[in-house]
Amino acid sequence: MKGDAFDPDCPTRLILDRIGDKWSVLVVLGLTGGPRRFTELRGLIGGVTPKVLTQTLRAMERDGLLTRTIFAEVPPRVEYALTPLGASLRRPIEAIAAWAEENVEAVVSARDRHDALA
Amino acid sequence: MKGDAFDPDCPTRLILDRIGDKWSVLVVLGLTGGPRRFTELRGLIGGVTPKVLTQTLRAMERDGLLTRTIFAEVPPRVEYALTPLGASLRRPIEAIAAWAEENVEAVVSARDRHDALA
DNA sequence: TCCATTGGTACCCTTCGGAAACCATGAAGG
DNA sequence: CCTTCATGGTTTCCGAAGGGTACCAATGGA
Repeated sequence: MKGDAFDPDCPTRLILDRIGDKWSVLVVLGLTGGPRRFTELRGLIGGVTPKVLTQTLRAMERDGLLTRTIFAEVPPRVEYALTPLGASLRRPIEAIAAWAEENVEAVVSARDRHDALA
Repeated sequence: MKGDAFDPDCPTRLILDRIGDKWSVLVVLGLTGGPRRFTELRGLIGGVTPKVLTQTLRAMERDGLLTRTIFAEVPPRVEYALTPLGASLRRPIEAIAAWAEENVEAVVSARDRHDALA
C-alpha cells in the first residue's frame, strides 16, 4: 500500500473502479468453475439484464480478465472464460465475499437500529 | 462461499453493493491511521465532492462501519472513526488494493492492446 | 464591520443502470 | 415453403444516481 490509490489519476483507482462494479465481482465468481456461456451466466447471476451483462463482459475482456470465444455454430455459441489474470482476482474477491457473509448480520442490525430511531 | 451471493435477495449482495462503492473503500483506507475530520478526508481522497463524501459517510455510519462525532466548537469539528466492524474490513480491502497495485500494468497493457486494434 | 473557517446543503445537469422489446441466423418441423 | 425455435445479443426509453458549483449558518478575530 503506497497510498497513491488516493490519487484520482493513479491507475490503481482505475482497477478499484472496475472491481467496484458489483457485476464484475459476480462474473468472476460465476466463472470460477470453468467457462460458461452467455445465457448460463445470465441465469447464474440473478438480476442482471443482458445489456449490462454485455457491457460488463466486454469491459472485462478489454482489460484482459476474460476471453470471449465464438463458435461458428447454429444456434450461436459464445463461451466466456477467466484468463490467468482474471483467475488471480478470485482470492481477494473471495476474501471480500467471506467478509460479507460473516458480517451481514452485524451490518443489517446496525442499519435496523439506526432506522428505528429515525 | 455458499454461492448465495448470486441471489439478488441475499443480504450478502447488499454488502457487495456497499463495498462496490469506490468511495467507501477509499474512506476505509483513509481512516486506517485513526480518526479524521471531514475536510481532512476530503483532501486525502482526491476527486471526491463534498456531497458524495457526505452520502458515503452517512451510509457507512448507518451500517455501523464508522462513527461520527460532533464537537460543539466554533468553527465546528466533526470526527469520523472506524468502528471495530469497519476496521475488520481493512484486511480484505487491502488485499484488493494490493492486487490492484500488482496488476495495474497488466490491465493497462491489455487495454492498450485492445484499443490498438480497434 | 467585515472576513475567515468548517462542515456541510441546494441546485442543476450529465451519465449510468435497468426494463422491455426487438433482431439476425439458420436448423428443424409440418 | 412457411413457421417455429434457440442463442446472443442490440435498441430504445426512462428514472435514479453521480458529480460540479455555489452557497449557507455560526462565531471568533482583525
